[in-house]
Amino acid sequence: MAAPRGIDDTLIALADPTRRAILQRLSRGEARVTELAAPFAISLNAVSKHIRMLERAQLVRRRVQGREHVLSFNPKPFDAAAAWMQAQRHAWTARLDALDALLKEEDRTGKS
Amino acid sequence: MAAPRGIDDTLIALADPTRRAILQRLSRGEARVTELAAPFAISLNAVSKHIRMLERAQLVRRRVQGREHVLSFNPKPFDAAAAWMQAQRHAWTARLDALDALLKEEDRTGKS
DNA sequence: GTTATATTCAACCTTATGGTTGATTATTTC
DNA sequence: GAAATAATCAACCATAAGGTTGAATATAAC
Repeated sequence: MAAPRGIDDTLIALADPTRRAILQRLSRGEARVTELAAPFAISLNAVSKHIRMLERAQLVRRRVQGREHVLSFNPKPFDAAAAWMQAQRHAWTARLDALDALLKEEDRTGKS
Repeated sequence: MAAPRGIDDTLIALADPTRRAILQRLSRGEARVTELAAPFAISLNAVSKHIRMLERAQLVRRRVQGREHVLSFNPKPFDAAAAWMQAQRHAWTARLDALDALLKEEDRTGKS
């Protein structure tokens, strides 16, 4: 139930459409920085910074090959965040349902 | 598969331990601002700001009752974000597994 | 060896976060 | 009505995000 270590970085990394698109691309296989930047209207430098944030969250790994940097997707932190959210969703929904039932019961039995 | 509208705000709101703790508290039932602020070492004003961000993400609803503001948890955006992550997790993991299999197959058949 | 390519570094700008303190507003309570 | 309480507003500060342009670095290609 405790939030996974590093979930702040993971969620911040995912909270940006450019970075989500980069991950989407990387889920189809490795890519170099220039390839990743191609679809976007922003500068290469901006993409480079996004990649650095994804690396900080360990969602992306870098392999330097000569002058090229090859990026790949690491799903571990993503899975951990997804699992935490799923668990939380169940726990919180259960509590809200219980509260709901309690209120309805009090209403039925005429308690104030 | 498309990311739900407002997911940026949802994930940003969730990417802070104080705000996660506030939601945790609210999952146990409504509370006023002062009550929510009590467990934290930060100022009431800081908590007020966190609540505003949770409201912006529509994770929290406010009901003004005289001088008291009663906050409640709205699970909808949370559920939407959790569902998106779950779907993405499956899609991306499937792709990575397929890539893996492909690489192994190429290796087995001796292709370069 | 000179030129082109891939990428980062450095500096800068604007806006947002997360926090503070002090003042203001609105409501209770006495 | 005066005093206490609940909460926001306003101004400020430091740091980070997201973007830019221009310079530096390292490798590849000719």
